[in-house]
Amino acid sequence: MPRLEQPIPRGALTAVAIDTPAGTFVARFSDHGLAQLDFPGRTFPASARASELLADPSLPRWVKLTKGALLAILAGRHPGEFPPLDVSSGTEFQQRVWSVLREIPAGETRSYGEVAAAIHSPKATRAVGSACGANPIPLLIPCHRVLASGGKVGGFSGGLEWKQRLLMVEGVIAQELPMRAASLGKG
DNA sequence: ATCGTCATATGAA
DNA sequence: TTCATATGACGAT
Repeated sequence: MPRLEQPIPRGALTAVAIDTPAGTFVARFSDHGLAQLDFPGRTFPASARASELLADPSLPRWVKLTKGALLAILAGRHPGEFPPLDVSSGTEFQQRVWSVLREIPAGETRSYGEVAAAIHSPKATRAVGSACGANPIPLLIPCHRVLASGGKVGGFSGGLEWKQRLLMVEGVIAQELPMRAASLGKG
């Protein structure tokens, strides 16, 4: 299949700050939907302004949906309606991986190997890890539900604390940084 | 249990 | 082509 070497050029994104009990996230929207979500504590853009919000009538709704989904996921509740997700920045392979991630329900996990098998590239486990790391919309695209084999937590671009926190909220792991075993059923 | 090493897919430079 | 990865399997300790 054709290899997509360069991301598809897109117009400028509109950044919007979203406050949650876990901190202020920054969501960036394209014409097609939510394109990027940044964890709190990153460089805060000066572009989250009301005038931009008013520029596109679909934005306020997307922001509301994004915030609602975010708050629900952080609280371990079932998220309601998602905004449209614009994953056009990813290569075809990455988008296949991300679409698999979106089908993992809260409270469940997959291994990198299982995700690789799901996209019919059973040997691409390592590439799946890279694709997870390239996920532009964490939380809504639940890359945190992909663990290494044997219940090991594995890595996380946004910081392992976040991965752990999310897995705890979803009842997958119990407490502190096991860093390796998710100590579930077999104690 | 922990570590080192090798195998392998994908993507960026 | 070379290098870097959020892996996985295996063997040595």
